[in-house]
Amino acid sequence: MKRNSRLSLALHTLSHMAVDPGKTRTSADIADHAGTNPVVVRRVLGRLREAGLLISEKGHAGGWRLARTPKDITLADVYLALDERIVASDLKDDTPACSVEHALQKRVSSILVDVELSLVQKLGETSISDV
Amino acid sequence: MKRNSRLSLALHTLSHMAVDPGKTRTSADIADHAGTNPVVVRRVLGRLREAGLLISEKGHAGGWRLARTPKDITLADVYLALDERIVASDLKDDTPACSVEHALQKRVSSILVDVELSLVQKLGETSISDV
DNA sequence: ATACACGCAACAGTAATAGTTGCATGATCT
DNA sequence: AGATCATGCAACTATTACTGTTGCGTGTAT
Repeated sequence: MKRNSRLSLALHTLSHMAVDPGKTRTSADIADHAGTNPVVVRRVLGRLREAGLLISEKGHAGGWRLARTPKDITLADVYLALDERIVASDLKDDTPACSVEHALQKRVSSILVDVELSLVQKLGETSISDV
Repeated sequence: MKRNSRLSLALHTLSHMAVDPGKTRTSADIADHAGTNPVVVRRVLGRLREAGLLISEKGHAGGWRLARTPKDITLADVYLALDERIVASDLKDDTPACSVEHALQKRVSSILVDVELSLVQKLGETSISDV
């Protein structure tokens, strides 16, 4: 699997769940289908559970299923749940020793924040049922 | 130094050059000032040179200086020169085995491309002389 | 009681980047 | 010409983040 592919894995899983909601899937099944490891699946889906998008159940007939109807889960929900800021500011918490530098960094940061917001807004316009 | 801080280093250096263009600086000086290594500086600034933003000269009075007036170097120029796609699509070249997944991935990719374009456009509105 | 599935912690493998060293090349100054 | 200074480049190490893996504990249904 590629690097930082949590979003891929999440979308992959959710898109299938959206087709047949209510069905419960095990980490092992999902991992097989996604070509990865059950533990990795739990790590990623665990974040989605914390965000209230998924429900996981232990025990015999346990596994994963959607916590809401597919129509009410947007791409923004997924993106934010994974806490990946694709538009990541490396320079956010710099201590800008020089004032000249400070000004530019602040300008860039502000642009990045804007772009991030617009990204989330656009992602919010699509739900995982839009297939 | 932090990870993937090429943009930081580039902005740092350029912002100082913008204040006093024409002045030639050595990698060693720049590295001292930025708290890093001369070779790292050459690696990063080398990209800016390839993009036509900087000029480097060997020899006794050699070093680095701007290739154009600061007003004509935008943040977008720097960003593109470094070939960093902050809005990086991990899933761009996926082979989506499943059609359901394919649809979602395409949707996300298209949004990311849009956002990337808008980022570059916004960066293009500020030059390194805007301090 | 047993089987099954998640939760969690610890560790190994991998990839990208920063940092470092050494040497070659080219330009300037004496 | 020779010494000096600065970049160019290649190879190596160190660090960091992430994925992949193993083992064990916990909870639930049969």
